[in-house]
Amino acid sequence: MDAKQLRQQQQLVDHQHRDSHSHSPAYQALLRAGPRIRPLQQVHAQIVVLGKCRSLALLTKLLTLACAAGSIVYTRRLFHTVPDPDSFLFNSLIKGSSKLGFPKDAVFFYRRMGLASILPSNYTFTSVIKACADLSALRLGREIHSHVLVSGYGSDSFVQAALVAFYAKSGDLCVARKLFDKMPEKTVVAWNSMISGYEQNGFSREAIGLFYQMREWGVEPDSTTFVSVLSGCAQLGAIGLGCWVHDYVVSHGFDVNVVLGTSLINMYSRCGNVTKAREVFDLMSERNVISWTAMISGYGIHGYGREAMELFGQMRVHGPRPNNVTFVSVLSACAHAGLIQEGRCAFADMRSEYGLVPGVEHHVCMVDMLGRAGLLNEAYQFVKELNPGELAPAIWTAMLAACKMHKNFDLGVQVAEHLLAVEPENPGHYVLLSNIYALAGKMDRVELVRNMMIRKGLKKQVGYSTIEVGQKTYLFSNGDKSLPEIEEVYQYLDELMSRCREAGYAPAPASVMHELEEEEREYALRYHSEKLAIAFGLLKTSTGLTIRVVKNLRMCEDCHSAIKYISIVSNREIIVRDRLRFHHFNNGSCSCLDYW
DNA sequence: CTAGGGTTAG
Repeated sequence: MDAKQLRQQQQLVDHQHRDSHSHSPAYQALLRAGPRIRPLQQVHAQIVVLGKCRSLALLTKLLTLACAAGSIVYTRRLFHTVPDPDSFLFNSLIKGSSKLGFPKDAVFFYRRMGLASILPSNYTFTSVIKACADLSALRLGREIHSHVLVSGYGSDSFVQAALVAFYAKSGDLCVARKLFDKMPEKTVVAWNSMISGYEQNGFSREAIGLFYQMREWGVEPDSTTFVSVLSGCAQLGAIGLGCWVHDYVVSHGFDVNVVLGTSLINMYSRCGNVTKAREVFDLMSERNVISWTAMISGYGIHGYGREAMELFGQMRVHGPRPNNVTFVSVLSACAHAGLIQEGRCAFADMRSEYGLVPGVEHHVCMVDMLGRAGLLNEAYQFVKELNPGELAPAIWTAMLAACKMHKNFDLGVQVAEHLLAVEPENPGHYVLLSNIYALAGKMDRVELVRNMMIRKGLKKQVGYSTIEVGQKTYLFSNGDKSLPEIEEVYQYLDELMSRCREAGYAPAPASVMHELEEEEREYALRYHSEKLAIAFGLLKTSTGLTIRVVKNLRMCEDCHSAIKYISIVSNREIIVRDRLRFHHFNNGSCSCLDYW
C-alpha cells in the first residue's frame, strides 16, 4: 500500500469516525429510518420522549424524510407541531414538497414563511416557482414573480430559468420569451425551458427554430434538449430532423437513458417508422411503463393490433405493471384493428387483475371499438350502463362517429342533439350532425345546422397538413398561398388527379362533398390540404422515396380513396398520419383496410 | 448537529 492509498484510507476512517460521533443518537436514528413512515413515527416518539422536540435540526430532517416518504399528510401534521420554524426548515420543506409533487403544499408553506416574517432566498423561489408551474397558477406565479423582484433575486439565473419555465407552462409564452430574451447568460436549462415551453404548447415549429438558434449561439444541447426537440419532431412528423437528432445522440456518445429512449420510440412511431421504434425499444438497457406504453401505442396507431397485443402480453409477464395510460393504448389498438374479443378481455382485466378503475378515456375506447365494428347496440348498451357522472361528451362523440360510420341516422341524430345540448359551443358537434343529415339526404336540415353555426359565430377547425422535405417542414392549408411554388403544385395535382380518374378513381359528387368534410370547401380551391402536401412531396423528392404527410384532422373518405389511386399512378408509398392513426398507402390499398 | 436549485418521455 503506497502513501497515497494510506492517506485515503485514513481519511475514510476519520470520516466514519466523525459521522458516528458528530450526530446525536436521535439524528442517527432518523438517518437509519430513512424515508419510511413507520420507522419515522417511532423515531419521532423517541424525540418527544427525549424532550428534543424543539431541536430544529432534528425536526427539519424528520420533516424532509416524511415528505420524501410521500406522506404529505404526516408532513403537514408534523409541521404544525414545530414551535418556531426557521428559514432553513421552511426552505427544506418547500423544496421537498415542490419536488415530490405536492405543489399546493409548497405554496402553503411559502405563505406561512411570509407570515412568519422570514425572508425567502433564491432557493425558496426556485422551488415555489416550480410549484406554480406545476399548478399552472398564472396569478399566483405573477405575484411571486413580484416578490422575486422586491427581494432582489431578479437576476439570479436559476430563478430566471424557473420563471421562464413557469410562464411557458402556464401558457403565457410571450412573457416567457421576453424574460428569456433578457437573460444575460442563458444556460442550457434556460434554453431547454423555452424550447419545451413552445413544444408543450403545440408550437413545435417554434421549438425547433429555437433549437437551431441555440446551436448558432454555440450552446451545447444536452439530453433534455433532445427530448423536447424529438417531441416536436413527433408532433410535426419531421422524421429527417428526428433521425439527425438520433445520429447526433449516438455519435456524440450521449447516454440513451429511459426518457431519451422513450422519446425516440415516440418520434419514430409518430413519424411513421414503427420498425425503427422497435429497434430503439429492443436496444434500451432500461425500460419503464412509459417506454412499454409508447411502443404499444406506436403499434396501435399504425393499426398493428396483433403486434400491440403481443407486446402487451410480454409486458404482463416480464415488464412493469401496466397503468391507466397503458390500457388506453391497448384498447385503442384493439379498436383500430378490430380485435373486439381481446379488447373486451383487456377492459375486464384492468379492474380484476390490476385494480385499475377505468376512466372516461377507456370508456371512449370501448365505445369506439364496438362502434367501429358495427356493434352499435352493444356500444349503446355500454354507454347506458355507465353512471351518469361518467357520461362525458367524448363518449357521445364516439357513439356519434359510430352512427355516422354505419349510417344509423335515427340514433345518430338523437345522440347529436344530446351533444349539442350539452356542449353548444363545440363546432365539431355541428359538423358531425350536419354530416349525418347529409348522409341521410336531408339537405334542408343540413342548411339549418349550418345556419345555426353561423348565427353562433362558430367556425369549423381549419384543416392543415405538413410534409418534411430536406429537414424542413412545409405547411399546407386550404386557401393558403404563401408558398411561392403553390401554383405549380396545383397544376401538378390537377394532372395527377386526371391520371387517377383514368385509372378508375371516381370523385365524390360535389353536392355531397360540400357538407361531408370537416374542412371548409371553397370552390376556387379544389383540394384538401393532404392532397396538396402529397403533390408537393411528389414534386420535390426523387422517385422511390416514401411520402410522409401529417394532417391535423381526420381524412375524408374522398381523399382516402384518391390517395389509393395516387399511390398507383405515382408508384410511391404514401404514409398519412391523421388525427387518430396512420394510413400506409401502397399500390392502391391502405393499411387500415378501410377500417377507420 | 442540517442541503441545495431551474429543464425531459406514454
